[in-house]
Amino acid sequence: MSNGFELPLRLLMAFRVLIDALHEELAERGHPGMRPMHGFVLQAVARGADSAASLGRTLGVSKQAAGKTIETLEGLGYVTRVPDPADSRRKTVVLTDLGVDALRRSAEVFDELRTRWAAELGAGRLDDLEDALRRMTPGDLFRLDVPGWFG
Amino acid sequence: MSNGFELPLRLLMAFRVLIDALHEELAERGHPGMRPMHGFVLQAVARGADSAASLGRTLGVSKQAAGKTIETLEGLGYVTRVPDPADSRRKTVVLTDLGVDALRRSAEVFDELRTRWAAELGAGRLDDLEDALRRMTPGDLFRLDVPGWFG
DNA sequence: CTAAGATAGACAACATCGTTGTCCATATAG
DNA sequence: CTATATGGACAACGATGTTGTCTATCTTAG
Repeated sequence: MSNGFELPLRLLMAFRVLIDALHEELAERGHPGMRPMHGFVLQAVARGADSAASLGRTLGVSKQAAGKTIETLEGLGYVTRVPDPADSRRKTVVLTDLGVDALRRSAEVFDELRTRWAAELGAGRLDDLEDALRRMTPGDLFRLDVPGWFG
Repeated sequence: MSNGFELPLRLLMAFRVLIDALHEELAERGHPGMRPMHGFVLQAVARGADSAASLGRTLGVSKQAAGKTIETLEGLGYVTRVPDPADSRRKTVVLTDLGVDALRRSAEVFDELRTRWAAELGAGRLDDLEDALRRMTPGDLFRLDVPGWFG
């Protein structure tokens, strides 16, 4: 393997390792049906992307795709849609109690996983790793068109 | 944002940053049609996963899915399939000159990108980052069912 | 105030890529 | 030789993305 090829591969694998561990734990803590994407979407909604159109913009997908995702999450009971009194075109996406719980649990598990990594690597080396990644990635974007982007 | 949530997000973003830069460069060096997945598949083929079934096993997808991917890459001119004289069930997947060139260019660009990262972070810190990732990820597996896995 | 344009959301048609199930030809093991 | 395992192809299906179109509603320019 060429030297440069390993870096992206390891980044992807590390991401998968964390996300797989997350969902294994989430399944045992009351959220067996959650997919990797769902957590990201709930995060986006909680951070203000509370309509199909704005969610689409935040995630970098079409509003139709965002709408379908919301529908799925609604079916799973993680969000509901309520009419916006200030703009009757809009339906505001709101996290349900279950949705809030999913986010809380996810944060919980992510913190545990990070602690596990800190124990394995040493806290300083983990901080260095995060610093390095922070330096090499854009500030706040989080595009979520992963399926389409990759394939 | 909770502390632990940032790590997986940065890992994913870093991966995207590298892969997007790769394909921007590849497009300018004679491979405008390549998708992120293609490079991984060509790598797998070059490393010995030279049939639909074995490619499927290597990538962690069904042999049918692997077969479709091979068909796509064949259509793009990156691989051909030749009958295996030793086993008339098999069709060996072989990289074309174009496929070999794509791999060579990819390695080239990845090395350049890694050099860029080393310049930005310092060579030592980049080595540390790779060491840390190597420590936290499994040895050699590389599952490629990203679209289905994520969504 | 009204007319023009922008925006939100729904619906439909389609593409891509994964899945499972089935089938046939061919290898391999008992 | 026969039973089982394997490689590859074909078909049907599901999930998720896309674009295009449509209506309703908001916003802005004149």
